[in-house]
Amino acid sequence: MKARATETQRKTRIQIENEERILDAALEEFSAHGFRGATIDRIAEHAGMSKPNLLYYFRRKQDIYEALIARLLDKWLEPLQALDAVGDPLPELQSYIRRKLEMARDFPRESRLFANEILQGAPRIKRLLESELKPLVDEKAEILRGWMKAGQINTVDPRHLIFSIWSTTQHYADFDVQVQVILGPDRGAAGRFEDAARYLETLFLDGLRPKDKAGGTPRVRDL
Amino acid sequence: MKARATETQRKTRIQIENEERILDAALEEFSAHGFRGATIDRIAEHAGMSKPNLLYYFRRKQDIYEALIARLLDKWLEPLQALDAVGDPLPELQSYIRRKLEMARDFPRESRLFANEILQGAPRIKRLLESELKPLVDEKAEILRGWMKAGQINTVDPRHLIFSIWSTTQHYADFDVQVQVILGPDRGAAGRFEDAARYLETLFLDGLRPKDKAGGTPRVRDL
DNA sequence: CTAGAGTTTTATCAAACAGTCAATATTTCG
DNA sequence: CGAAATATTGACTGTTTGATAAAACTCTAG
Repeated sequence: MKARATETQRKTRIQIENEERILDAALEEFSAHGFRGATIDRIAEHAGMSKPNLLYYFRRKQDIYEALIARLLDKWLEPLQALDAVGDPLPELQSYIRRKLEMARDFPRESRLFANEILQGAPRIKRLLESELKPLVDEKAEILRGWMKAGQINTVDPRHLIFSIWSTTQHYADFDVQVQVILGPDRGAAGRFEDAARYLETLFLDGLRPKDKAGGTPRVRDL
Repeated sequence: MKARATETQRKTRIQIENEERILDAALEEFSAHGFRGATIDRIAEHAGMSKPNLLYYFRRKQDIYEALIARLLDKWLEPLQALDAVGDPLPELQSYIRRKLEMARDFPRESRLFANEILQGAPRIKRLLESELKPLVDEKAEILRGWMKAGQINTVDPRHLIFSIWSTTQHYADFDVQVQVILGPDRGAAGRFEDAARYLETLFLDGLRPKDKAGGTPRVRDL
């Protein structure tokens, strides 16, 4: 019988192995070229199997992509899920930033996969963003608002705060080539991420205005 | 005679018009799908001309892409170019952030074009990054270091500071779909950018740690 | 007006591409 | 074992894609 996901069918050892290999190869290709830029041929080659054999497990290109997204989204949102109302605000936020940065370091392909998709208008996962991402962000934004009202962190738009954490951390995965060009070869990947962690801690905690200087520069008017 | 860029040939009115239309259409397609995902057919259709006619002006797909990049890079780096050692540090930085945010608002396609290219490993512009972007960043990082030594801004790695300005501002162009899903339809694009500007000002100037609270939370250990 | 430069179109090509099919090989399990 | 279920392959189809050639058309300078 053909491998069908509709019926509650037990998966073969070979099925499990091959789907794993396919999804890993697909992650490689989709994250590097986007949905349209990636080809089934290259995914099959990278997975070490013939194209028809790959299509035996996933009937269409889009099926591979959707399986990938479904498998990775939860993992990707885990750090935000873990943001806890009970903990102390600043350590809790720092912990979130640190986790996101670790994700960028350890799973750059996943980061680029999502970046590619969003960048290209999220045509295939927009619904997922509305049904999964939006409620989660709303929930966590509420926690942040609580902390702001209690005066435990500065009062800002919590959703923009989340955006800035996403963008600054994922930048090190998504724009890695550019980061490397600018930072040069000295200090390996590990060093770069340590430096990034140190910098982001300062930025998010204290910003750039020096603490000591009293007669500081005057505030500039709004946009 | 054929349109050739090698000789210093005066351009026809038609040439100027058509190249303009092609580059605009190409910006649309390349920024939305990346180099491999975009097709000459769609660019030609979007530019309102036949594919062979388009290929009369640009012989190969890559030529269109390179012409686009060349035309846009300077404009894209303009805000950083404008960062001036003479001005007061904090207003100068705020001005830079504001300009970058305005670019993200007014030229989102350009932002996405570069994002797509870097995301996919910058295979076509890596050299350009090394020869143009790197020296510029080095120069401006030196200015930032000067301000830090003078105690006019907090001491951080200036290159990571620049990364964070790039990522937070360009996020509003590159991840626009996601931003819209999370912020919802209320408040138009203009409102979103006002909010972003306000938030980023707070973040970069003061960070999240509240000023008044004395017995603040303890610092969390490094990564 | 007209010759030649410049522009556009029609027709075409080979390669790359997503996806199908029937035949063959392999694994699983009673 | 041996039959059914599962897995793999080669050959193939129709389409899309980047690119070319040559003929036909249009514009412009003299």
